Amino acid sequence: MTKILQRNLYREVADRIGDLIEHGELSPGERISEKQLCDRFGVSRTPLREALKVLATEGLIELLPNRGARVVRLTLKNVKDTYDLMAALEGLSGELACQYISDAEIAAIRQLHNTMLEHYRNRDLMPYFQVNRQIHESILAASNNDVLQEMYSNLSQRVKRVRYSKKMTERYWSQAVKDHENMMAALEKRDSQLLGQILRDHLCNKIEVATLAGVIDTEDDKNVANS
Amino acid sequence: MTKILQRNLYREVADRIGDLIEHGELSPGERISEKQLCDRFGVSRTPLREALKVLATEGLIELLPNRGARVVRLTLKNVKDTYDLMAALEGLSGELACQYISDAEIAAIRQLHNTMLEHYRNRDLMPYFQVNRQIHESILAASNNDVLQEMYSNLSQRVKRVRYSKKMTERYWSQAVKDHENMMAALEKRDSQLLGQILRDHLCNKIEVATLAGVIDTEDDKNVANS
DNA sequence: AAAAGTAATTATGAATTCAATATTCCTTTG
DNA sequence: CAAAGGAATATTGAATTCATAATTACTTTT
Repeated sequence: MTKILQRNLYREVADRIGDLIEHGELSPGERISEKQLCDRFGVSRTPLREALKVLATEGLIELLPNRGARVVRLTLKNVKDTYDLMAALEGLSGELACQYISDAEIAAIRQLHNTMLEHYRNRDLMPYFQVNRQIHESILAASNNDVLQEMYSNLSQRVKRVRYSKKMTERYWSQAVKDHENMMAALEKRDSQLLGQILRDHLCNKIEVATLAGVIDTEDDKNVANS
Repeated sequence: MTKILQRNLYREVADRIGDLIEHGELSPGERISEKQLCDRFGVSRTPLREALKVLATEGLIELLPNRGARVVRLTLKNVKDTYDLMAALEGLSGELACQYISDAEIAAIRQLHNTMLEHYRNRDLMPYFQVNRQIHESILAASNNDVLQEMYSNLSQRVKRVRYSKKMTERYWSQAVKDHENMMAALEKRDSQLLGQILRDHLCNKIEVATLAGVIDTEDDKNVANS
């Protein structure tokens, strides 16, 4: 089964607007001008408006009837809600992975785990994050649940733009590594319940929420008209 | 055929197509003709096509480039994946609800619970299901997590059309009621972990999957062109 | 008659046009 | 001078039109 790869204009446009949002070129709460984006992408309003509708469904922007679209403002609560959800999904992915994962796949994850430990020992933050992500993605993939993966990916997309502000204190970092040690052990024992539990409680998300408390704009509206 | 003349035409159209799918007026795998639906709803292709894009994003239909749209065929695996996910989300809703729910809300759910027991004793299946659903919805609402509720509602939408075939054996039914007794107890103690666990393991979903094993079309394609 | 090729038809993808609603800017009035 | 009112402008919502790809129907050939 090969995935159908869709090369529709509206999808292309939606992805590129998504990128703009992710990289902050479109600010939270900022009104999105159709014409401006049409000029920028060199497309007509039809596919652009389709893209906006899709992005609204995906939760990245919101549409105000007769008043255009704007980038969703991420409140602290919003991000917290999303992370809570992602943690639950990771928990499920762990439970399922234990049921379906092959020895080879476990070995591959063990490999990644060891690499990650190496980065931790060297305090190489970025490589650490990268391998860390790969581990979580591998477990997610091993869950063998397409709907789960789709949903996780959507949630991940929504909060991607705040991930830039990720900071890591030594204390949290060492705890996260300990979590990962336990994860590996549970996975290699294929202890479904345990891995699920660990992943649900895994600090990663909560750290970020804590860190973000000061980062995210809460109430202030500059270019936002209330509805 | 009632002509639609409301604001946010695409949303209206999307909802109505959703209804058609839910009630089986558009069959799984059936190709969706734009013109036909345009005539039916009395709208032009622009809002209709926007609606299709939204429905595709919501997972109810799939778009084949240059070849139109068709209703997603629910495979057994697909439904199972979705239910696994919904169970995880219900678990989370239980955990969160314990943290945020008020005494009054608990009392209201206790009320519903008692009503449900009454329906169970009388073997009134439909009223039972209805109150049952209200209980789960109340807990979900008490979770105080908007993103969670949005996602749950989306998943629920996707599998709504197979719920018609719900059957209940006496054995499963009594077990489901026992689950609910435990749920109530955990909720009244505000035992977050326990309620979460119970809801994740709650039989309801698994029953349906088991029941559905014979109901859902698995492989047979009549009007479906492979890609 | 079956298969292959080609023209005719239909359906989809995208741009444009028309209609409505909102916004801006200017004038008027208290 | 501030607030209110009202054209003028800009923006969005939806229908229509144009372009292109897919499907069907019809030949032609073997």
